[in-house]
Amino acid sequence: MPTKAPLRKRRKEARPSELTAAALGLFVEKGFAATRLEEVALRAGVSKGTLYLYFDSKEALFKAVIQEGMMPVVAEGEAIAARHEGSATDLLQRLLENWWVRIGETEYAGIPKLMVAEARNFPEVAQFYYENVIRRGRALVGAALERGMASGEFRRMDIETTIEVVIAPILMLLIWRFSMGACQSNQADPRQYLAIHMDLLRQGLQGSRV
Amino acid sequence: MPTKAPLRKRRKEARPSELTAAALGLFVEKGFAATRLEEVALRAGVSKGTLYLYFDSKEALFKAVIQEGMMPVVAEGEAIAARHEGSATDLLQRLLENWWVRIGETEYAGIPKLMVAEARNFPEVAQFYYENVIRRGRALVGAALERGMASGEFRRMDIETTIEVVIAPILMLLIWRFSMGACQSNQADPRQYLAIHMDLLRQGLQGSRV
DNA sequence: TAACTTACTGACCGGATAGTCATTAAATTA
DNA sequence: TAATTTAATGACTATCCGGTCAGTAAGTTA
Repeated sequence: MPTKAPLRKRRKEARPSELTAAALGLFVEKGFAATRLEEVALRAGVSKGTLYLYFDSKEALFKAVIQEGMMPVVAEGEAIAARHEGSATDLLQRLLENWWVRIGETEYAGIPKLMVAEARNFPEVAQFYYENVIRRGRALVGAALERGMASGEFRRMDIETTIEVVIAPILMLLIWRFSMGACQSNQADPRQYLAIHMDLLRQGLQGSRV
Repeated sequence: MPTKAPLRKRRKEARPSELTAAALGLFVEKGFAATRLEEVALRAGVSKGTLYLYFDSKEALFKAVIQEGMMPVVAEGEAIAARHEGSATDLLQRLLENWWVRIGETEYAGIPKLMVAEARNFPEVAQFYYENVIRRGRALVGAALERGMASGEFRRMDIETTIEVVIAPILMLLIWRFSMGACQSNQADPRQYLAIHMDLLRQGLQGSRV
């Protein structure tokens, strides 16, 4: 007959990523404040005490989740921009596609809404996210816009502000899905949403000489 | 000499709105979950017990705040649309202007972020907000877009999806201000942001025949 | 296989807070 | 002004959860 005793394994290497994975899921489901560390530990198959062996505090765990999930994707976007040679519109399209495939269609999709929801109550984490994700993401879009304006492909507009207008619909799509999304029966198709956004942008940004 | 005894006044009529006003401020500052009812009561100049004379629960107070703050503005937008006679672009511009003056520049500006942050943990309130604010707001924009497409002023696009792309930057502007906004030293100027958004939209939506 | 190291456990502590209720006193009525 | 009604109070309860730490046992070394 099977023993009920919960056999205790020592797996020092695997624990941290198992814990951040469990935390990601719960943070996205319930938010940071509403997630109990006991539940994170349970989902990762360890006790709460073990969690504290690997992370100093709940906030440190949060930071680790952000770091592990988002920063590699930003770096990838930077690589795409660095080796791109086509039009600025194409570059914007590629960056968007990468974002969508690496974030929008994965379990990390919930992080933007998580950050928006918790930023005020955890300013240190917000600052970290801003410096390492948002700032760099905005810089990517800004560089693409500047390239397009320099070549005449786009008309001249204020760069900083245009960056925000370009990014906003993409962020809102994810924020929406993880907040009010449950209220709507028929969710809009993300692919169509992104296509329309790019289409509006293409015509909206278009330089007059084209 | 002045007595320190906190004189107790009976003001049955004034209490509810004073309490919702205090709650609005605190909810926007700290979020729903992180706001203590004791503090709401203190700010309204009463005790916590008094708060429970007027609202059954913390959630009921939340709902009252939403109802009092947002629904009148939606109704006003509906009135604007009903009596509008100019172009569809003009109508969009007017709706945007009304939203900005009645929400964006007031203390209610924090509500969209508040709803996004709390929707998942308070589905009943989220549902209420969706039915009474979002649904009606979207319908307004949808009607303006349809009018423009019917007249040839706008090219034909999927209405539901376009609504979202049109609204997203406006919501993000407020959501940003009340979340990550503190991380950025130089906030973008909202008026310029809205102007660029409308400008991109005007050219992006433009029908080919114009 | 005995001694040792350390990953892991879970009972526990302290502080916080939503909601309750017996009591107090302001206003009203007789 | 005495009796009555009810707005307002604040101490209290029950619960929840982040973080701690003394103890346990898995794995390693000699």
